[in-house]
Amino acid sequence: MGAYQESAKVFKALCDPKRLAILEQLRSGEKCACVLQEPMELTQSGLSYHMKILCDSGLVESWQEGKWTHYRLSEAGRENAVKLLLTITTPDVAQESKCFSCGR
Amino acid sequence: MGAYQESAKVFKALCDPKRLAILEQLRSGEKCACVLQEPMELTQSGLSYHMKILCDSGLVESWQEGKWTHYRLSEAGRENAVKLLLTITTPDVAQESKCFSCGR
DNA sequence: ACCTCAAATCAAAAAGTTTTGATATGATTA
DNA sequence: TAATCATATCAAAACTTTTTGATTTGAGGT
Repeated sequence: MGAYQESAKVFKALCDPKRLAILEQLRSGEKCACVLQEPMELTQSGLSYHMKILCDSGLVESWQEGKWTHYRLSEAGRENAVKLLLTITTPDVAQESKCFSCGR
Repeated sequence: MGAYQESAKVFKALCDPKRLAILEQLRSGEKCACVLQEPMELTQSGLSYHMKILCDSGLVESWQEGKWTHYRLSEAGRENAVKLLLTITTPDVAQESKCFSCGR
């Protein structure tokens, strides 16, 4: 089940309402942490926790500028996520097989 | 935060290793519950729990035939999920804005 | 009608995730 | 170098999800 853990990581990033709200903010452009935190019901350490998950998923990238951390949506991360989503949800005609219980 | 709950539902379906393993089985074609259960470390009620989540997400559809329930990947569900994923992870040029903390 | 089988539901326990507040780290400023 | 600011890390509490075993429902078969 190990390989699925890795795929699950990308989607785990997407299944928390607060992380979705953070992504929504990043859609309008790069933001630094303090700005992301402000409009949300989130403490500083709470934001940091969620940003780590988003960055680890590859969907968000960050860079440092002095003491600020800036975050933005990653194009590569998005493409990877879409590819993964299509892979795991599209029938694989090559290895089609009958249900051997009911024969369909 | 309510609207995000609904989006989160699709991705929640994808962030459990057992559900990913179930989807993997469905890629090779429609299956009935008893067949899905067999190769996995999953009790009957455990499978039922996960199938409900997958069906509720729209990624999987089911139909009854006598006492068997059959499951298969849903094309509409996949398309909806990809669309949603793209929406939430693609920058929205129309409402671009500067980070008012650092001016970028 | 009764029996059997497949799947769904339920409640409690177990496991996992998120939040919180406190403390640590690392960069800048005085 | 000490003071301050932004962010990260940590451990414990709060909350959520998953697993488990028992029971229920609903469709056939006898």
